[in-house]
Amino acid sequence: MPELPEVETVCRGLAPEMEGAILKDVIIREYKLRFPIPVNFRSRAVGRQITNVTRRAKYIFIYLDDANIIIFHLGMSGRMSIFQPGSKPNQLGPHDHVDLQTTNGVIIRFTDPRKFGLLLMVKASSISRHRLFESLGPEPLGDGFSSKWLANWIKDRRTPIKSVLLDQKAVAGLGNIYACESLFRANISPRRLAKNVVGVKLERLVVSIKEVLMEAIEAGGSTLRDHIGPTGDLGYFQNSFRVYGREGNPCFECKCDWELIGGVRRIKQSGRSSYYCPYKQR
DNA sequence: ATTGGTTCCTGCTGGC
DNA sequence: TGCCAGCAGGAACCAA
Repeated sequence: MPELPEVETVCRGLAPEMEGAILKDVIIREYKLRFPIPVNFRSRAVGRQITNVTRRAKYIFIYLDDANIIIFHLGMSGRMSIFQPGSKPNQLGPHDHVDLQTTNGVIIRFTDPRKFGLLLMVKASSISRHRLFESLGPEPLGDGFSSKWLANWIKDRRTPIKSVLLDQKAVAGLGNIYACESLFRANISPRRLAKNVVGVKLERLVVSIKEVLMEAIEAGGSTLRDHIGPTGDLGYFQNSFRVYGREGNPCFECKCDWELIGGVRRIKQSGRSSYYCPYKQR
């Protein structure tokens, strides 16, 4: 599930439950996630007050009152669930790896079948030097991500533009779905070499990325497979996909000749599926 | 220095 | 109906 809009939705769900709360306990049932969780994680977290919950790229940052940050990444299959005091948590599943319990009686549960997710604790002051964050690109919804920035980044790059959009150093938080959807809106083929995306096309791409992400956040993210948000709400942006997962279906926008074009096409680029309309996107 | 391929793990799906 | 290969929203790592 989780690209930027989904992680943003998760953060917005977690913030009202967590901000100001004190961690009463941390239960870790699986220490082997993408990186091993240090054995002293629990003792460092318990008793700390949470000051705020924010997002950076696809990471969830939970700030503590001792200037440390608990960081979650949901990987491909990670989920957060909130259990209110008095409500019975679901029967423990095999992939319910971590519980954060607050003194208010709220339980925040991290579940991740594929274990591609991660849980870290990092000093706030050393974030900018941490290897996971030091070369992270600008937030796509911030002023730092502009046509000027992207133009400079892709200048001379001979890789397909689609690959650039998935590169977290170029722009932080896009994933496969929103990269495909952004290129569709901007009428750019995912196969076009990055250095050849210039001028109006480049401007339109930057705008499209910002628009598609904002609309997706507005919709509460996308719900694929069985994913639900932390509050149990379903995102519904998947209903707005124009190309993602629509191989062989007609393009919604262009009047291309069905016999010749055959609708939305799927290709493999560096191991990932790209969906596009070969008539509209050049 | 870029760039593309592989890998971690489990679950679901589509084709036979 | 059942089995299993292939594929999945991420990203670090490695080799060329």
